[in-house]
Formats: sequence, C-alpha cells, structure tokens
Amino acid sequence: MSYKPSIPKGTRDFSPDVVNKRSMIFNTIRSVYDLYGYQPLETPAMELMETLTGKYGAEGDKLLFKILNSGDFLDGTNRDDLPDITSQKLSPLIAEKGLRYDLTVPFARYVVQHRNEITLPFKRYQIQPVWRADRPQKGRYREFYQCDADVIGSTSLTNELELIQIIDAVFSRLGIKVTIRLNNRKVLMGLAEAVGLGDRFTGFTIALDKLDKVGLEAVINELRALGIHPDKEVLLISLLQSGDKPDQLISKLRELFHGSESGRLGLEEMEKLFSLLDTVTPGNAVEPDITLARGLNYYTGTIIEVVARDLQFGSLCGGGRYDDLTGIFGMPGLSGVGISFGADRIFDVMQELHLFPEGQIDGPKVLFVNFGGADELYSLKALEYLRSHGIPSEMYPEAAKLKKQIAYADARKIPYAVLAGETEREMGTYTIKNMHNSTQQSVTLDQLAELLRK
RNA sequence: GUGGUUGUAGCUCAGUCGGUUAGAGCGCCAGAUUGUGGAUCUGGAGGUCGCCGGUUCGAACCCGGUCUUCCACCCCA
Repeated sequence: MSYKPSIPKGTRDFSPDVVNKRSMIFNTIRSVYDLYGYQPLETPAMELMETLTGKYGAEGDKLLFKILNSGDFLDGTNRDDLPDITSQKLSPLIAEKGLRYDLTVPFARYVVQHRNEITLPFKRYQIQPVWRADRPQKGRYREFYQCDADVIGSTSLTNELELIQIIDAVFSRLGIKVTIRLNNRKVLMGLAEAVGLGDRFTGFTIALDKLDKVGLEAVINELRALGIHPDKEVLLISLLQSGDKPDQLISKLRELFHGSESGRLGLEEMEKLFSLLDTVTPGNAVEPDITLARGLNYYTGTIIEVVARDLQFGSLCGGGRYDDLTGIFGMPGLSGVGISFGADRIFDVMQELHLFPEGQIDGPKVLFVNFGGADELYSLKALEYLRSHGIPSEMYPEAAKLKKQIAYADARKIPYAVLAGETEREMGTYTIKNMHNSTQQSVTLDQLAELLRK
C-alpha cells in the first residue's frame, strides 16, 4: 500500500531557502505599493464559474481549473440525459466553482460587489496565487503568484505614470535591469486601419506581436494572408524596421493617422504619457513599441510589458488600461489601469543572474551550543535575554557532540555560535565564535547582545 | 489542446551488443579528533533503473501505454 509521493504537474514545493528568497521579492513589491498609497486586498482562491468564464477569451476558458461540486456532484443533472451529454453542457452542472485565473477579474467583481463601501478612485494591490491549466515550461507554471496593483475610477494618465514609476522602483530595488515597453491599443487600431486591416484587428495584432520572435518576413507573410493592402506594406515595414526615438516615431505615426480617429486619440495619450515620463526620468529604459499587443483581451488604452535586459525570458510584468471591465458585472463606465508582477519569473531571473545575496537571508543570528545540565539552563537564560532584545537565536536541542552542533550551525549558515560550558558559567561569561573566520572571544551577556545586534 | 523531448542513489551523471551481484563524483552517517564546522584519510548506509504492461531463457537497455520534465505551436506572469 505504498505509493511514491508527488505533486500535480506544474506545481512546486518551496524549501526554506527558496521561501526566504521569494519573501524578499514579495516584501519589495509590497513596500513599493505601500509607498505609493495602494491598499491591500485579498479575494478567495475560488470564484463562481460564471464570474470566470468569458473573460479571457475562448483560449482562456480552456485553461480554467474547475472544482467538482461537493457531495454527489451528479445531483444537478438529469441522469437520463447523461449518456449523450457533451462535456461543455455537463461542466456547468457539476462544477459551479473554479480557481481564479488572474487577479484583475476578481478585483472587478469585488469593486462591483462593494461599490457602496469604496471611495473612488480606488487604488488596491493584491499578492496571491493564480492557477492556469497551461502546459508547463520554463518560467511557466500551473500555480504561480501575481502581484497586482490597479487604480479604478480615474482616466488620468498620471495613473499610468505612477504604475511605471512603481515598476521602475521595484526592479531597481531588486537589481534587475529591465526595459519597459509601452504601446496603446488605440494606436494599434489606427495602424490596422491605416494598412486596411481595420476589420481584421485581432489577427493583425497577433501577427505584429510575433515580430521579435519570428522576424519581419514571417510577419509580413502572415499579414498578406490577412489581406494587407500591398501599397501599405512598405509603409509598415519602414515603421517596424526603424530604430526611431520616441518623438520621431510619434511624428511618423501622426502623419499616418490623419484619417484615423482612434489612431489620433491613442497617439495623443502616448505623447502625453511620454512627456509625463520626461519629468520623472525613470532609471530603467522606457520605450514605445508598436508591436506590443499581449494581454489584449480587455485592454483598451495603454499597454505595458516589462522584460529583463540581461536575459531572454518571458515578460516579468504586464499591464494596461481597461475602460469597462466592471461593465460585464453590471457597473459600466468605470475605467481602470493596472499592472501585474510575475513573482515566480522574477525569482527565476534573479536566480539565473545570481542576484540573491550570498548566505543566510533570514534566520537565527546565533546558535547556542548545548552542554546539558546546568550549562543548558545557563544558555537558556541568555537565549531568553537575546530574544527579548529582538535577536533571533536558538539553542541546539540536545547535548550532542560539539562537532555535530558546530556542523549544524555551519549547515544552517548561522553566523555565530556561543559556547557556554562549565568554565564560562563559573565566570559568568560567554564564548562567542564567529563562524566565518573562526575567531572566538569571551564576553558578558550585554556585550553579546551588543555584538549580535549589528 | 497538437507535435516532440526527458526520467538510473538526496544531487549531477556513467552504464558497451539485451547477459551473472547496476557504478562514479558530490552530499549524508560514523570514526581518526571526549570543547570546535569547512581540509584530509578510513569505513558505512542509501536503488521498485518514474510507473504499468508486453516481447524474450534473460530487460536499466527493445515495444506499447501512462505520469513527469523540458521544447515548439497556441496563449501568457
């Protein structure tokens, strides 16, 4: 009756060392969110299926984890129909709940449900796991953490600015050099119209988005298949190839968009945002990228994506503006803009670039060696004193061989060991050993606390 | 979801043509050293060869299925 223990595909255990490193990332993001005045929110891991379905497109619906109803899950079905029922029809009858797919939709649900309690504009952050039944790959998991911040109830572009400042601050603090790419869905619409693909918008953006992956030729081929106007190909190519500065690109686009209302609006927004950015001068590069089109399902204005400069990896953070997310829950006309950090990918990148500090991140500063008997009591008193002064410390739980206890401190990367045996006890002192350089000195309890406080 | 890939000790990996008792390095445990970790030496423990089935006198090795890993597509943090 023994089986080999394992965990579901795409999920992971986090060992102590990893939890400490991950906490560092979460704490960094949380403290920046706090600094900018965002308020914390948590929502349930599971939502009603009706909340989740239809929000992420047909592909997204397939990636939802559904939860089988409790009790007899066939209760809600007519058993006579079961032999020829389709899975699409059966699914809602036996699974009313599902695991959340992102944090934005639960947030929209929350805003509508609590509309009378919240003051607009409402700035919230949320750091919780989400689940997607995707095929796992590197940097791609079925359970992963998102760290969202959204502002809802304000159309001002200073919100976009603030979110970009947050992104800049978080990655600077973590030591990751990034490029922040900006686009605007209205600009994309203007482009599509300008090349005669206004009615093939989705196909147009999907093709465009692949540029950095498959190259210019493949993109053009795909656009030809969509029926791009041949005269416009050259125009588009010149836009895609040039390494224009933001203002050069914008003036090119302005010419292109004189016939497109949408394009003009989008361009105005982009210009305004870049001029706002000029006043704050972020440390990381912020670039316009007219090929950026991801996460398009509900974005209507600004689109944001962040990638690491020193490493080819998926995006570390994404976001954008959505004009009417709460409309589907019965509260129209509320505009929001938000971002989401992918903590798991940030972890992977930091690991690969060796950006985590060496040695212990968190944990005890000192290990008391246990000599048993009266010596043990002598150490216990000192332990209590150190802890009451906020110094994380522990004692080896049994009077094992000294070699073993010192090796334990070494394995745990505890920087100091205290030896307090008969000699020390009689003199009222403590021998503290620096594990790094093996030096030892004899000190009083107060001196010990003073030394460890550093 | 489609196509491919991977799996042998805690970790990284050998393992010949299908042939007797499946190996190495690192790590772990014990000792050399009864108040001192990392270095060295000696000894030791540790395996359902991912799992299930098939072919064969005989399978870590061949075949089928399945799970897992990673990759491409799709999509995305």
